[in-house]
Amino acid sequence: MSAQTRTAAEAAEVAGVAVEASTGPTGVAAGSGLGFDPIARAREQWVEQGWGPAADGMAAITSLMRAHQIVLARVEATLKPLGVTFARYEVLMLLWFSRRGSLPMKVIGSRLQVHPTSVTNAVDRLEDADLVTRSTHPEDRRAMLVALTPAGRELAERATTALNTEVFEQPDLGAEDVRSLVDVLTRLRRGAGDF
Amino acid sequence: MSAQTRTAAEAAEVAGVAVEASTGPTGVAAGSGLGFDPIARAREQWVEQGWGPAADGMAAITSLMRAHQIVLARVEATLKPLGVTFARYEVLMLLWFSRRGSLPMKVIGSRLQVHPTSVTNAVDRLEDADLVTRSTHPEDRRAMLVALTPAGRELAERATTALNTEVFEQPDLGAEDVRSLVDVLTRLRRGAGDF
DNA sequence: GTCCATTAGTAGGAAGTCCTAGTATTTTCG
DNA sequence: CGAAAATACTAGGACTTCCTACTAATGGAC
Repeated sequence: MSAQTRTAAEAAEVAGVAVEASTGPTGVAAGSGLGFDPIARAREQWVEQGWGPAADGMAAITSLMRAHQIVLARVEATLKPLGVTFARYEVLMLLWFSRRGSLPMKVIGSRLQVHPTSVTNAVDRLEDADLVTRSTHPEDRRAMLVALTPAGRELAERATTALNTEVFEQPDLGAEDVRSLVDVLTRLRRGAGDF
Repeated sequence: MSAQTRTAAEAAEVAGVAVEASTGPTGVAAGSGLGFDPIARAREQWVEQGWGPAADGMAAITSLMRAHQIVLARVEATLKPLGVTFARYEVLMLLWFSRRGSLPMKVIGSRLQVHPTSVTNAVDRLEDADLVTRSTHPEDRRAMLVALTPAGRELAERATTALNTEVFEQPDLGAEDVRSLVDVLTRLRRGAGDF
C-alpha cells in the first residue's frame, strides 16, 4: 500500500494521458480515483484490434499481476518493521510447522516452488540474522539441514500475528469473493500441475 | 512453465516430507502429482493453530502469490525467444497504444504503477536494444519522451501475437472461471484504490 | 523579479527471482 | 568393486523491484 498509493497529481497525469491516447468513451470519470479501470480499457483495445479471443485471458492475467503487486506491497509493509521479507517469512513458517523444526534445503525449495539458489539466498540472510542455523544432514552429507533458532521461532510467531491481524483478516473483499478467488486459483494451479 | 515443472523425483521428495511433517490424513495421494494441495494444507494448519479468522485470507493471498508465479513463468517463457521480458513488453504496448507513439517516463510509471526507477531501468534496456528512443519533451525540459522505433513497433506486434496464441487464449481455466477471476480481482483492485 | 518548493528523471544499493556452471557426495550399474 | 550418473548445494551473473539521494527544470509566493 505504501508505495502504491497514488497521489492526486499522479492520478491527474494518468487521466490526462488517457484522454489524449484513448478512443472510447473513457472520459466519464465517475466514482473515485481515475474513474476508469486501465485493465478494462486494455481489454477494449484488445477487442478493437481484433484480438477478441485473447481479450479475456489478457485481462485475467493482467489483473492477476496487478493484484499480486498490491497484495505483496501490503504484506511487505506489514513485515518490514519486523525485519523480514515475505520470502524469508515463508521459510520460517515452513520450519515452524515441521515436526523436527528443521528441513533440508531441497525440501524447502520444493515446498515453496522456488529455485534452489533462491533458497540458498534466503537461508543465507536468515542465518546472518541468527534466525536459523545450517548443519549437514547426518545421513546425507550433501544435504544441509536448516533449523529454527529460538529467535527465529519467536519472530515467526510475531510475524504471523502481524500478518493475520493486519492483512489476512482484512482482505478488502467479501467472504464470498475470498472463497471464490481461492476456488478459481486452485483450479488454475491444478491445471498447471501445481499439485 | 519451464522452471516450474516438477520432476517425479522432486514430487517424491515433497511427498516424503509431507508424510514426515504433517498431522492430517495427507498420504492419500490420489489423482495427479502430489495428490494434496499445499495451500489447503496450510489453511488447515492455520485453523488448528487457532488462527481461523485469518485462514481464508491467508489461503487467498498465498494462492494469489503462487498463481502469479505460475502465470508469470509462462509469459516469460513465451517472450524469451523474442528477447524481451514482460516488464519491457508492457512498456512497448503502452507506447504502441498511444496516439503519438510516445509518452513521458512519468506517464509510463503511472500507468504501470511501478517506481520511476523501474521505468528508467526498462527504458534503458529498450533503448540499448534500439526498440525505443529517448528525447526531451519540447514543452518541459525536465521530462523525457519515450518513442517506439520501427523495430520496437514490430517487436510489440510479434510479442503480442505470441502471447495471445500461446498464453492468453490458453488460460487453463473455463471461460466462466476467467470472467469470475477478473471480476473478483477488479473488486480487490478497486478496494485498494487502484482506480 | 528573485527565491523556494515541487516535479521529472537518474544513480547507486539492497533484495528477490531465475539461469548456468561448478563441487561434493551418494547411488546405480556393469 | 569401481566408474558413471544423479543429486544437493553454492557461486556468479542477469534482471526486476523498491528505496534513498541527487540534479535539472518548472512554477508559485512574496
